[in-house]
Amino acid sequence: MSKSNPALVLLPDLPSPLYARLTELLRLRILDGTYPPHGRMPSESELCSMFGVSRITVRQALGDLQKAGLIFRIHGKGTFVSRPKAFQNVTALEGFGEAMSRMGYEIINRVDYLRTAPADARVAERLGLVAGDQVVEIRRVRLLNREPVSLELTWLPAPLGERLSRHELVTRDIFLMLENDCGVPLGHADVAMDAVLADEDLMQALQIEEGAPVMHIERLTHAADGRPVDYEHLYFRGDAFQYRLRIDRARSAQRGAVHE
Amino acid sequence: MSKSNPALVLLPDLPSPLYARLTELLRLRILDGTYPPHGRMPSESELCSMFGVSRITVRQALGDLQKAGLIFRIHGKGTFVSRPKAFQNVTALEGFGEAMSRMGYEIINRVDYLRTAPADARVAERLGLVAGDQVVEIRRVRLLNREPVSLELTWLPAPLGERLSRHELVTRDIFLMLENDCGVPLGHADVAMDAVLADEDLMQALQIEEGAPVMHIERLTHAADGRPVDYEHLYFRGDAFQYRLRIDRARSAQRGAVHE
DNA sequence: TGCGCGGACTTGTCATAACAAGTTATTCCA
DNA sequence: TGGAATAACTTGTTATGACAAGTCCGCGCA
Repeated sequence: MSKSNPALVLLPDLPSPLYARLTELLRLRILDGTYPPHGRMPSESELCSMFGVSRITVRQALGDLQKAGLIFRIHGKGTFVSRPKAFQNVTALEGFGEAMSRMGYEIINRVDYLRTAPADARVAERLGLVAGDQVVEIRRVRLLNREPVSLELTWLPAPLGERLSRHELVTRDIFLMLENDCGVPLGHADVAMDAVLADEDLMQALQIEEGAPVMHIERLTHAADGRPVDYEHLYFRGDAFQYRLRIDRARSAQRGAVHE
Repeated sequence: MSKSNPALVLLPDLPSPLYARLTELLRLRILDGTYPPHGRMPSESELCSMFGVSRITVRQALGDLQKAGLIFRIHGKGTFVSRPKAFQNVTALEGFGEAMSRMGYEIINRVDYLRTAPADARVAERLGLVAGDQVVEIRRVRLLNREPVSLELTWLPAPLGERLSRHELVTRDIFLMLENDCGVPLGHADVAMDAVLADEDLMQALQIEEGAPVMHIERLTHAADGRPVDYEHLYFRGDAFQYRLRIDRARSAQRGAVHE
């Protein structure tokens, strides 16, 4: 060993365990494209000599990256970078950004518009308003690694929606803004999902082929007191996204909510 | 210490890796109450000498149990059995038939096959088996008003699956059969969904155009004791189905099995 | 030409060893 | 008696070494 290797520094400022620093370094290289999706990572023994650490350390770092879903390993072949198949856990009602940042991905939102307009019949009905009442409409495209992942259309009652700033919308989840900035604790959401084909608009927004499969999610989020506060239509690229949840079998009460 | 230990056998019939056998043995002891909830497990070095294995093996087994949520570790203190989770139930885990019959629809299942075969790697992994273990494979097409709605591929461990009768599968949910006929209370399910395009097989099974959008759901259902019992791939016609849920925002989600 | 068998890779498993770091209880000194 | 040092635990990190098992490619034999 005794490499005198330049890369050996491994973010020396951190006092944290060696494998954690290696994990971070590799995560960065994956996210910045040094190790591209579906590409092969250096083998374990290569990483050992690259960074002057033992194989057990390399394996712990790789194990963490695997748990996080960034890489997968094939016995006898090698270690490979996963295609960024973002997944969102629905069980804990959370926003897209919340879910992604937990994985170490950085999300940017392109805000196409943020405007106040009269509600149409469907939106009014969902939000418990009268058609024609003012609502705030938001259209955002969410980018993961500079690639569009989802198109999100959001409607909020005007008094609430007008407290959201366009600037904040670029980086933050509406969920977090509602809870932290507006003081609206969230309660539950009703969610419906189906698969649709991309139309002209989706095709352009998500940069996919016309006719590509898209997962459509309609979500009506309620405040803790039961008032509907956030009505959304989300369109996720089918090839880049998975929705994950954990469902507990209802033993007792409250089994509604499925298939109304 | 050394050997000559009776417990050293560690389920010797299994050829599987040592740490996996140790994991299973410890899991059983936790479930049967040998190590009660909140109780302290033997220390790592005690486990080493108990079973005559190295600490690296013990740690790998404990790590797996920790990932599964059965234990938690406190640096400097020891390893403890998690309290059995307090479900704060989110959505009803129910079968397709259950859901539909509540809506007043009648469901018929066409059973394409029901057979016993060796598990491939993925199925084995999900069900906690070894590749090559016998599993029961079921392929059904569910018909609503004589129109195909979904294609369902199901795998169950052979001892369990062989207790399902082909005749019953035509009208009843596997969920109900497991609970009522096999005495296997169900716990939770992990679910992942995405949108895909129909391939040749799906096209024929669901009588749709090639390239039509299909919602793909992968569901791994666990018994109440946590053992995986039912692994499924469900393909729903995008134009005929919606999956609906109600999600509650988790306030005090269980991060690491708590220790108030 | 085709097929099988090695050899050279890869990741997976396991042992031994050592030290770091957190927790707890005891001991010893002021 | 009060409090700090300490010993004796615990889990966490890391190195070295070895062999097993899966994959792939090419060589040689039929």
